[in-house]
Amino acid sequence: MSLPLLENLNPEQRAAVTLPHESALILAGAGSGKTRVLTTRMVWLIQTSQVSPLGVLAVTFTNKAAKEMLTRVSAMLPINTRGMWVGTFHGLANRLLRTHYREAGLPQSFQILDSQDQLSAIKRLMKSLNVDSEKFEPKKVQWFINSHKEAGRRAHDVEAYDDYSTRMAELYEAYDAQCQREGVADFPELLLRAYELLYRNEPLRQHYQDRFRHILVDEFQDTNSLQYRWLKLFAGPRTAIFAVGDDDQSIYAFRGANTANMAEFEREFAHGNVIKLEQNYRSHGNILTAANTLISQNAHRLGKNLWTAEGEGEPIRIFDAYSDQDEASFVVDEVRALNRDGVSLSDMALLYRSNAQSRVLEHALFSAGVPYRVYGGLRFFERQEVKHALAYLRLLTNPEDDGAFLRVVNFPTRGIGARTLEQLAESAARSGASLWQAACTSSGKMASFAKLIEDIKQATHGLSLPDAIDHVIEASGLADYYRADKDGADRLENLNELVNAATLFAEESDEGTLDAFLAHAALEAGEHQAIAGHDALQLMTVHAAKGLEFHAVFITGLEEGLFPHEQSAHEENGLEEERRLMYVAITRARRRLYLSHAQSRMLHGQIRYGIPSRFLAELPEQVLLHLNRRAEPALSSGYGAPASAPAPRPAQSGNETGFTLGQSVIHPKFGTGIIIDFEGRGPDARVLVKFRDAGTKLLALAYARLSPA
DNA sequence: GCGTGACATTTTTTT
DNA sequence: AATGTCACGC
Repeated sequence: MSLPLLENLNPEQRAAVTLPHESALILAGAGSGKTRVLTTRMVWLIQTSQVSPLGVLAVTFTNKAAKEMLTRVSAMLPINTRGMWVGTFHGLANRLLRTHYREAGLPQSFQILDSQDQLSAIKRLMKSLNVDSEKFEPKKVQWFINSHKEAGRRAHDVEAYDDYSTRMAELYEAYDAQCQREGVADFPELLLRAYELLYRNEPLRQHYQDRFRHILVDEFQDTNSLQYRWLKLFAGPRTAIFAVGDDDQSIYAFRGANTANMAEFEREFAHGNVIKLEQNYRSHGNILTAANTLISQNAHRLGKNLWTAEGEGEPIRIFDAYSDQDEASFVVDEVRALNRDGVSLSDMALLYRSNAQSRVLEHALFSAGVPYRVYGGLRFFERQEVKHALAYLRLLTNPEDDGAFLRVVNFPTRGIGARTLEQLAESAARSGASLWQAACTSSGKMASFAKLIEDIKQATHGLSLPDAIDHVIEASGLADYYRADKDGADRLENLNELVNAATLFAEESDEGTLDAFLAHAALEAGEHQAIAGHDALQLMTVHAAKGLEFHAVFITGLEEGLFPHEQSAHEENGLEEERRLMYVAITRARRRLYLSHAQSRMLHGQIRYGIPSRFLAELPEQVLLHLNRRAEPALSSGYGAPASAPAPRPAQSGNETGFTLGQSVIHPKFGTGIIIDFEGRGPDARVLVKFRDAGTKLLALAYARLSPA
């Protein structure tokens, strides 16, 4: 069996690709050729006629990964990939529900709510039910609903144990009723609906189970409980599931990803049929040593150790900065030096834990004239002007959509205010009709709005998708509104871009319908920042860096409370997730890795003093190079640890409190503890102390009787 | 209906 | 610091 396809694969990769028709778990470490194995497996199955292209179901986590897979497959195989079921969980669920909308109990042109839309739907519902949004925060309600849906529970399945949860469950029920009435579905609803559809409809289930002989899952560690159950439902007795994942790279537990799925899958399906891909083709030895050492301190692992055939390479450079600005200028200098040595800017990444950290870095880069690109922030289809335009379109195709109605009824302003809308809502509720229906039988300004929409509907009938959208933008008054606005130029351009996006969509997809385009807009929010442009340094959060690789990587802000994030201390296994995050960050680097931390940092408008992240201490000293290991900072106060003291180091000096970070203290009431942070100055100075028994407390130094231990 | 100022809030992110 | 949310007054 010497297919050219299988050349250049290592033995483990080859074994994974050519596995017989049975379920298996592939533990694929960072940089071990995961995507390659997945796509080659798919091609191999088809090429050796073990399955037809339509008998394969391949699920990924992001649209990008799905696209990548299709591109690679069609590069290896001369087949039309269009009819193949390759996509994200949500994309495939959408496909299933569109095909069987009647059986699923949905209108043909049901609309998809993104998280924003969902939140405003919840707020609207709570308002109509007169629920106190102080007592029940809409965000929490959203979280409640989504996490139950993601666990496969409907409102009546929720076990309420007190008044609060009873009320939450009632809201969940009412929310679902509202969505049903309006013909809309939120993200988790897509999955749950699709799941219920197959669960209840045996012929349909049989059909799909017979059809899909092979299911391939990417990033399996990121699946939540519902997604796993979804896979199990699609898998018939003769279906093999090929799941690829890396438990060490699970960084989405905070949104429901369940790593336990991997162990469960091994038990339920793979039966010990596990292949580990541990050879790393990306990084030099020292970088892998650091990553391996760090991650080995996590208790809950399936176990895996990366190795490389490459040499040790360079040591990992540690920089100890006085301040965030000092850190930024260090990065600027190093980036320039590397660039001079021939490393292109786009092959370097500047990573941070949270988006707020980018500003100081951007400022320094900008001043120094280093081109950079920031990933993150608002995405194309999430921009307000685009959402407005989409809401008009939604209303055209689904008049029951009250959310869309409310979004545009008075934008641009047409003199329809809260009072008028209240009356409309009342009359709609009385007759059990949608706001749109009620508006059609109104008079005055509301009637002219109804007429406007009706006219647009007439005028766009028969137009191509981009022409229709263009018409909507003009006729709705959106274009005029932004033309009149002095800051509206960008927004106008984005509306133009929306028409372009529609043109592209109509060309690429097989069905250029408005419904399909709206689903596309909801499911694929678009690039974070479209301009691919010139050679530029890449700035992004560690989360956003997953799956990418760079010649040189800077990981900044390695301070306690920032990375690991302080929030993680309050979550179950939060620290382990942070450590995995750090692991992901380290393994992005091919050749050179910089780790930096700052002793002081501007955070939320205040200067905060931080101590170096524990993750730095968890790295093996022999692979590190301290660029500026200083003698202890000059301690003007005369307090603090002796100069030779190892960690915890006093991370700041002379802050007039008489205490240092990491110092042990005694409080008459709370007992012994350690100072972990300072806040404020002078008479307002406060310290954050982590007590051995009494938890963490913020104490005002002027009052607390704190003494050194 | 709309603009203004007070007020809180502040992880990570996809779909 | 920066941004969003909300109540209030015109």
